[in-house]
Amino acid sequence: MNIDLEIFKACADATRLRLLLLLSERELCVCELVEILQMPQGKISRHLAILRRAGLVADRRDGTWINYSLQRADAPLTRRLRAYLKAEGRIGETPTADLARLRDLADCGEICARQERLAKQLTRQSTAQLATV
Amino acid sequence: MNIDLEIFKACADATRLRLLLLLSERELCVCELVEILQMPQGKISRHLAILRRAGLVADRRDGTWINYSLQRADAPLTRRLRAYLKAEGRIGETPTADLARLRDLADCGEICARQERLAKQLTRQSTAQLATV
DNA sequence: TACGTATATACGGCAATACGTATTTATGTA
DNA sequence: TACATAAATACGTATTGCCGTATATACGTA
Repeated sequence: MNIDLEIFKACADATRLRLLLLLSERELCVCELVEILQMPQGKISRHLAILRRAGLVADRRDGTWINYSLQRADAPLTRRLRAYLKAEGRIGETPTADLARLRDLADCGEICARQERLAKQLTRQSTAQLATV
Repeated sequence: MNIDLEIFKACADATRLRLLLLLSERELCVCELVEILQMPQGKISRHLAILRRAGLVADRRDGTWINYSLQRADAPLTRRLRAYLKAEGRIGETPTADLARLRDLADCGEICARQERLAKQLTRQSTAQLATV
């Protein structure tokens, strides 16, 4: 199948467009996307796999977490898609609400898994530092 | 449904991408597209209807013929799509073959309905002119 | 009005896809 | 090792979408 066709197919779904927009903001792990979109984890993972196979997103493991981000330096159409996401992708009701949720998540350490993780890492680091002192 | 989602869905099909590419070259009537893509007329019309509902193409009636062309001055995503078609859309085996067929059609008056029609129009005009002389 | 040509659309079958649910896999920690 | 968390995947079902075929519609012409 044509590579561009696969990209268009990957974009032809409401959930996947929402995922792409969120990832155009910054790298996010699966559980954060689950939290923002309020959807079952399996569903999110399935859609992320489709985006990954189309070359639109990349995954990076960090312990038990897997972080997803927009794939860089790829097909011309992928670059055009990124430009669209940045420029007009956030226009509309759903994108606005999703981005608001993303910001709420960042502001609320108790709900945000990423914050918890960062906090843990920092605790570990300071513990280690204390031990070396 | 989101307008952008409808556009992506419209592009998520091999036949419709081929139609869009051909129409990015110039205005074409249904029977010319049928001739180039070698597909049943009903199938072509169905796909054109989907593209039209998504706001990607416009139709213009000219007698019994209906000419399709890329829709102008529309949603931002539509403009980006047009830029893509012009820039990278014609890369690849299928697009190249389709454009070649389009050119063959233009060169061969006996096969090309458009040529026949234009010929008829010219004949009528000259007949009318002769009558007025 | 009758007929021919060009195009659009309705209908049923079939394949692709999305979904909910449950399970499996991978990693970190006690 | 046992357990907990995060993520991926398998399975059956429901929905969507494409297709071939046939038919309907619109227009031009005799």
